[in-house]
Amino acid sequence: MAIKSISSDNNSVMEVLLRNFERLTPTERKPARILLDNYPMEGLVTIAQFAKKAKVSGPTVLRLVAKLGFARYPEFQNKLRQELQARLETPVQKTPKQAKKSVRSHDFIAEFSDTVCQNIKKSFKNIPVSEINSVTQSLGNTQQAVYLIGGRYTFVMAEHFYLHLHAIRPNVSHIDRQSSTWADHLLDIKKNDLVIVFDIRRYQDDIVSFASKALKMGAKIILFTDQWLSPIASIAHHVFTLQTKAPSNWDSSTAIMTLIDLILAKLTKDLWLEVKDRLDAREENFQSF
Amino acid sequence: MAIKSISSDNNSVMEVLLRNFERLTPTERKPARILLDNYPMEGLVTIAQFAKKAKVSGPTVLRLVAKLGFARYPEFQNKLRQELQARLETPVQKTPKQAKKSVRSHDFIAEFSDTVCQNIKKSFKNIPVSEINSVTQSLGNTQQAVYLIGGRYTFVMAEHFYLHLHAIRPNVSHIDRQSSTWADHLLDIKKNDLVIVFDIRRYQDDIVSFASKALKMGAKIILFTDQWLSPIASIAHHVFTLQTKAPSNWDSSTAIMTLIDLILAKLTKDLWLEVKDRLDAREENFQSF
DNA sequence: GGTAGATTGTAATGAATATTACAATCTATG
DNA sequence: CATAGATTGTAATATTCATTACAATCTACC
Repeated sequence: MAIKSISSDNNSVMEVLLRNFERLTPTERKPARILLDNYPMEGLVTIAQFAKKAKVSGPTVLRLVAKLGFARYPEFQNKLRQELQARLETPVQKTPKQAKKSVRSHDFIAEFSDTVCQNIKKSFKNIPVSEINSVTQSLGNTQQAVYLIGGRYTFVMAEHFYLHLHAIRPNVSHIDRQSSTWADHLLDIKKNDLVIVFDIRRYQDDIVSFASKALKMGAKIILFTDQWLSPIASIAHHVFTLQTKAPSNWDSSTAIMTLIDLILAKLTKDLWLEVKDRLDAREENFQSF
Repeated sequence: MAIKSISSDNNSVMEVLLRNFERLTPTERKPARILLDNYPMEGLVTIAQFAKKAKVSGPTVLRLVAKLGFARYPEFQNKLRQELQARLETPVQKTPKQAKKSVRSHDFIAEFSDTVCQNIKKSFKNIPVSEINSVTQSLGNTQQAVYLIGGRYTFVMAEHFYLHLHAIRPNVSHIDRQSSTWADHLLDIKKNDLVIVFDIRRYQDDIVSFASKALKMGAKIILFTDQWLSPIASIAHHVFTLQTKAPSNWDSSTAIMTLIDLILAKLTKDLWLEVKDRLDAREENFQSF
C-alpha cells in the first residue's frame, strides 16, 4: 500500500505537522518534536544529523518527511528555506549593537538612507489621502490630456512620470526642457486638461510663468514641490509637498519619486482592466521590433 | 602558498564579507553579492546550486568560502545556520502580516512607503562600502571621461545622475535613448573611461551589447541593477545591486535614485574645494542668462 | 611584445548523502 | 499464546556532493 501523504497544499510545514501530529507513529514523532522545537533549522541539516539528534534511524526521518507530502528530502528542505526567507524579509531587520569601530563611511551611508526614509515617511504622513485619490481619479479620465513639466533638475521626475503614465493611458505629453517650444504646447491646452508641474527650489521663473498661462487656458494645475513651497502653490488645484533634505549639498528627490510611483501604482490598480489591455498591446509592439 | 583566510574571529559572516569585500577577486565577488542579496539563505544550498546562481564555477565558491575563514563548505553552512537560529530566537516570533482584507487607501500608502524604505535600507546594507569608495574615487578623477547610459525606463536615472555629475565635474556625457547614436559614442571611449550603466529587468539586449563593446574599448563598467542581476554583471567592474520591489505593477527605482544621490553627496564632499569653484562659476553663468 | 603571476574553470576523485530493500521487532487481536 | 499487520532499524546501493589537481586564460609589468 502506498504511503498516503498528509497534505499536499502549500501551508507551512509547521502547520501541517501540528495538524496531523496524531497520525504519526511514535518513533516518527521524535524527529517531529525536534523539528518543532527548533523550527525550522533542524530540517536544514542532513538526514543523518537529524536522525542522530532525534535518536531514530535515517529512514524514519525520511518516512516522516514523506508523510508531510514531500517525495524527496531535498524538496522538504527547499520548502523550509523558502518559508524561512519569507519570514526574514518582513520585519525590519535588526540593526543591533554594531560596535562603533565601524568606519565613518558606514555612518555616512546609514545616515543618508535614514534621512531619505524619514523624508518619505514624513512626506507621506502630511499628504491628505483625499488629494491622492482625487488626482488619481483625474488621471484615470483619458478625456483630459495630461502635460508634464519640470525644472532644471526636476524635469527628470516629469520624464519618469511621463514614461509610466504614457504606458498606462493615452493623451500624455512631456514638455521638454527647451522653453522655446513651450508657447506651442500652451496652444494645445484645453479646459480641464491636467498640467503636472515639478518645481523645487530654486524655483524657476519660466516654470511659474508657464503654469499661470496654463491656468488661464483653463487647465488644472497639480504641483509637486518641496517644503518651502513654489510660488505656483498659490494657483495650483492640488499641491503635494515633499521633503527634500539630505546630508548633502544637493536636495533629494527621492520622496517625490516615491509619490510618483505610488500614484502610478494606485492608478494601475484602479484601472486595471483598461490598463491590462493597453500593456498587452504595448508588449506585442515591443516584440515586433 | 597557502590561502590566507580573511578572518577567524566570530563576527557574523556578513560583516566579514562586507569588511573584506575588496580583497575578493572579481569572480569571487559574484557569489558574494548573491549571498549578500539573499542573506543567508543562499549559503544553505549546495555548492553546485550556489555556483549556478552566481554563474561561476564550484571551486570559485569554495575559494570564497575559504577566504571567509572556513576550511570546509559544511563548516560555513553550520555557521550560517547558527547565526540564523540566534536571529530567529530573539525577536517576538510572528509578524502576522495584516490579513489581506480590504486594503484601505491609508493602508496602501503606509505599505507603499514602508516597502520603499525597506528597499533602501536593505539595498544599502548589502552594498560594500569599498565599492562606493572605489567608484567615488574614480568619479573624482576628471581625466577619466564618464559616460552614462540607461534602458527604457532607467535612462531617467542616468539623466538624473548626469545632471548633477556634470555640475560637479567636466568630461561627463549622457548617452541618449536613440541607439542609432551609440556607435559614435563608442568611438570616443578611451581606455579607463567610466561607463555607468543602468539596467534592470527586463534587461535590454542593446544595453548589454553596448556595455560589452565599451569593455572592449578598455572602459571600466559600473553597473546599477536590480536583485536579479543584469547579464552585464558578469563583465562589470563594479556592480550595485538595488532592491526594486513595490506593491505595484511597476518596479520601484527609488533605491537606485538614493544610491545616486549618496554617491553625489560623497563626491561633492570629497572634492569640495574643486567643486565649489565650479559651482560658483556656474551660478554666475546662470545669472547672466 | 613577451613573460611571470594571478585568476578561473574543467574534469577526476573520493567522501558523504539520500534512498531502497529487506529483516527484525513490536503490537494487537483471536 | 499465536499470528497478521504495522513499525522500525540495518545494510546495501546509487546518487549527489565537496574537494583537489591541473590546465587554460587573463593581467600586469618589464
